Amino acid sequence: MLSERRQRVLRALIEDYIQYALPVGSRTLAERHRLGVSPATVRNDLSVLEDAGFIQQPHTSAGRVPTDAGYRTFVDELLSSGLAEEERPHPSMVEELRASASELDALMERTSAALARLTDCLSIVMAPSVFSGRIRQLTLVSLSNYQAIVIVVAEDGQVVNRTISFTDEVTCDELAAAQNLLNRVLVGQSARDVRRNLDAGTIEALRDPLVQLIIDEVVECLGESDGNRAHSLGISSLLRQPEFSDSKALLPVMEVLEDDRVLLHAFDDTVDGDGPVMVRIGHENPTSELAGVSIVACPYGRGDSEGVVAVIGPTRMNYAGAIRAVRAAQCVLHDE
Amino acid sequence: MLSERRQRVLRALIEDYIQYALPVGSRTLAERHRLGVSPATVRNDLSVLEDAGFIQQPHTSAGRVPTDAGYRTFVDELLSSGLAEEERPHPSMVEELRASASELDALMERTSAALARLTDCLSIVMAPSVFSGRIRQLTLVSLSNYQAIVIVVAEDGQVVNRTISFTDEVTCDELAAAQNLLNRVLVGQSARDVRRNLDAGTIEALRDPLVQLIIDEVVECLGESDGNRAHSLGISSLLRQPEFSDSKALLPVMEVLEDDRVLLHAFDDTVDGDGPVMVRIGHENPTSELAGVSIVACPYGRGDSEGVVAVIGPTRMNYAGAIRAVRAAQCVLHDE
DNA sequence: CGTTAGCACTCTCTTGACGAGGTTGCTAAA
DNA sequence: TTTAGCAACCTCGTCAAGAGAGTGCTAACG
Repeated sequence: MLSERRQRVLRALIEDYIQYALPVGSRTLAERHRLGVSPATVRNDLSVLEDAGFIQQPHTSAGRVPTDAGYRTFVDELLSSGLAEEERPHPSMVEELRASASELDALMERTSAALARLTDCLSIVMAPSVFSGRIRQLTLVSLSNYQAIVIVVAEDGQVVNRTISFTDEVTCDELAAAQNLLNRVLVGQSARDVRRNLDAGTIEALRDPLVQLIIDEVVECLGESDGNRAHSLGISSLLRQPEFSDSKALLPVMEVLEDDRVLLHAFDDTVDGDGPVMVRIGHENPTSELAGVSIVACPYGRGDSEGVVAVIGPTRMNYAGAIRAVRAAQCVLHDE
Repeated sequence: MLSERRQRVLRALIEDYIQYALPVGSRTLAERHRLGVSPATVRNDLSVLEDAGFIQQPHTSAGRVPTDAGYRTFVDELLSSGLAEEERPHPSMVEELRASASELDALMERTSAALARLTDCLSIVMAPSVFSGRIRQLTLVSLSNYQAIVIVVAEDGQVVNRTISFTDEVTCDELAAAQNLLNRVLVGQSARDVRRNLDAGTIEALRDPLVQLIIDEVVECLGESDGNRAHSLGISSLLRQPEFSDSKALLPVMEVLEDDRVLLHAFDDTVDGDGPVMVRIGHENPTSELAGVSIVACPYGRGDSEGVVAVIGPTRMNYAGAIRAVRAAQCVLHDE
């Protein structure tokens, strides 16, 4: 266990490094943070902290830099100190978003922009899962005798749609009948429910092949749409960070982010965590491409249809600010 | 006017530079491109080409590099040589997209991915303007007595929606009545028509404040949605290009791209061009932030609701490949 | 007149040397 | 346990020298 002073030294070093992005030496530390001891003493402490794996030297005769483990203790301290409980959104953020439309997409977009600006990180806002939300209404719109659009409105107001092609001719009347039937059968259920019932064979309407086709499309479309509805902003914020001044450092991150499949599952365990805010630091990330960045994420929304709001930045990110900002975004999006 | 050989020299230099991204010297040029003359001769030609402004030296004793003007003649030659007329999409591209869903969004997404991969550039696919497309159907869905969603299906199958808040209570019956009325009045018109009629005061239904509110929202929402429906992929492709190995070079570009307002107008004059494919090279771009990149863009779709497909890359991009790829994307999206 | 060979010149890039600056680890003393 | 002092170490900047690449010029050639 670390002594009180050594914890202070570690915290001071991390705060300094977060601010200046330069290795921190013993003298700087003693002077800038009023530790009340001499640089020599700090040196001894730094040596201990290095042995313990919390910090490291880029090379002999450079100052120290935090390791992932160092950030971890720092963040754990932040989280347990009650920072995460402050429900108050960042004032300027609320200000900015209050002008926002009631539109979910617009709100997500604005929230994402605000997050990116406030944290100087990349932000991601994923819409609540439509798959687990209840269906409020279903509308069929004929495009031709062989094509129609099915529009699903979820309980929370999200709208998803999909074009369906028929192999046989389908009249408007048939379509209208199908719409009525489908609304009777599906409204109030989530796509997850529907699929379960489908598997169990408890939906009698299925005798009609047209209805069956549409239900299949609805379920598939609601499942797919989860990944599509993400807003992301702040690549330019990342580019401004010194750790990404060489774009080789950013390449693996962008490759992951541009691959929807990965993004979709990057936050799968967000909800599983015990605390509401999840922080993954460097190598704690599941994929090696993200080993150089940290992710601060938390779910939002109520019930079983939860969205995710997250920021991604260098491991040297301002964790306190990021956690506060993400919590604030959570509030903003929740109250929507 | 340049002699035949000097044009060949210029073309060879540009092709070489596009391939290797290194300044090209006279010896390399003479050897690699079988010009049939000695390096000394090539040197004379290079000197002339430099005086004419087509190429430049990064410094004395380096090879030459094309200027924007050099690329321009190169591209003009490409365009006039009939390359742009080849309507055949890139075979592998068609292959990739054939597996695609009939969904417009999905198709745009896949097309964008294919473009980015084929050209090693950033690709942007913007949806056809819903604002100028005709309205096929309008649906109102009540969320509560004070909120409803209006869903507009356009003639071409695009779906846009928006949440409306009422100051006074609105019953489901009132909503249904409004929906019927609105469908009678609006179907077959474009949002542009509607706004024109609105200004002219020729819509009698407007006596009803509820209907008026909804129409306003519909027009505004269709206008706004133009900018929102863009798919963009390939930042990682750009990061791999040597000109962006220093991320300072990419920063201004990303700032422009993350600012929707700019993106929205970047292609305003696409349609005005005489040829179907527009190529803007370096400083030809309207904003100085884009002075370091080239844009190859062309419209797609028919009638007055046109989308835009474009790729953005370093001025040293493979123009021939990019033009072919963009044309192919145009076909794919048009035939949808 | 266009083309070619030869040659001096210029510039960048790499390498190695060197000193300045900053940080550490160790030792010994308080 | 803390502190001061000191030698050692490493990076970074500058500087100089040499290699390499490419040019421009001049003179010769067909």
